[in-house]
Amino acid sequence: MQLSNSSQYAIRILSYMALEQDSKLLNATQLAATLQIPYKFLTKIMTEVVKAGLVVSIRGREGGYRFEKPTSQIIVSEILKIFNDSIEDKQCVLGIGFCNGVCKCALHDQWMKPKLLMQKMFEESSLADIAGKGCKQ
Amino acid sequence: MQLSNSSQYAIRILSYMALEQDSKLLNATQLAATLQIPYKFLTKIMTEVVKAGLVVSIRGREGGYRFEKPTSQIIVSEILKIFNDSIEDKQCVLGIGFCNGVCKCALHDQWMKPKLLMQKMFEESSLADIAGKGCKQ
DNA sequence: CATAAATACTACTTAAAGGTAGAATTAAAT
DNA sequence: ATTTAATTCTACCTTTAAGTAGTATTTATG
Repeated sequence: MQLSNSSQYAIRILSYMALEQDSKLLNATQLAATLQIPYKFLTKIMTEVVKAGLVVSIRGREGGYRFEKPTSQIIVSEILKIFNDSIEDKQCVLGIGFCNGVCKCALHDQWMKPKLLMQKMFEESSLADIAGKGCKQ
Repeated sequence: MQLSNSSQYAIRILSYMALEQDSKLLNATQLAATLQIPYKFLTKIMTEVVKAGLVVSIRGREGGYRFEKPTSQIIVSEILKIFNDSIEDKQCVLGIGFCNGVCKCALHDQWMKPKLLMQKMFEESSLADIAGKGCKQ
């Protein structure tokens, strides 16, 4: 499954933003302090999120980040894709054991069942779905 | 979940050994060739597996590796522990969101269910269980 | 004993992820 | 216009996993 730190941080940041935001801008300094993420690393992550079009950034004084489309339309798996944490791969636990293109490794079925559940979770959860479910940061 | 290459290789090696072995020794050269694992890396991994007591090694000419206890008594999770791929952690997808010691992160329940299935799989599968289920290498 | 074939040990190299630093750019406010 | 507070860009540093190299040690066999 292999979620990178960047992906995890991005999910935290965006789900927090989805919870807080009333179309007001949230800036990197506040986000970093609130979420306990190193400021410089957060800005690096957010720059990629902006490039991917999930949020827009307003530069300059009084700037920050904001969603432009409803958070119900932002799916968690889109966030993972930004950081190449691809979820769709069919690879199995041992990464081997292909017979005629079909994995037959020893643990295949038992491994793939929970893995597919995780994939489903990421592909069917929007930011709106998950915002507010956790602790207030 | 984070299975390291070493863990994956170790599972492959040991499940292959469980399948092949009639109390005969299997040596690193053969194993590396058969399983397509770099020889030097395989010996490094096997040295740790030996230290952990899962197999015994016979040094010198005609040496090799061999199980001493039945493969039904070697559990997959023991292999993972050798390489610090701990499976028991209660950590959730976002690695945060503890309220009174209980994780309440946004994706907690949906994440933990498949994760627990994977943990169960590793803790309840022995080498005997999985040997022979995959393709012949 | 000498040799050959095996594992074990120590140290190094490489590649990728995680994270940091500093300067450049932007734009509101005064 | 200047200042200030924000994002963005480029480049670097650090840590860890993955893999390699070479030598030492062990032991059956002739």
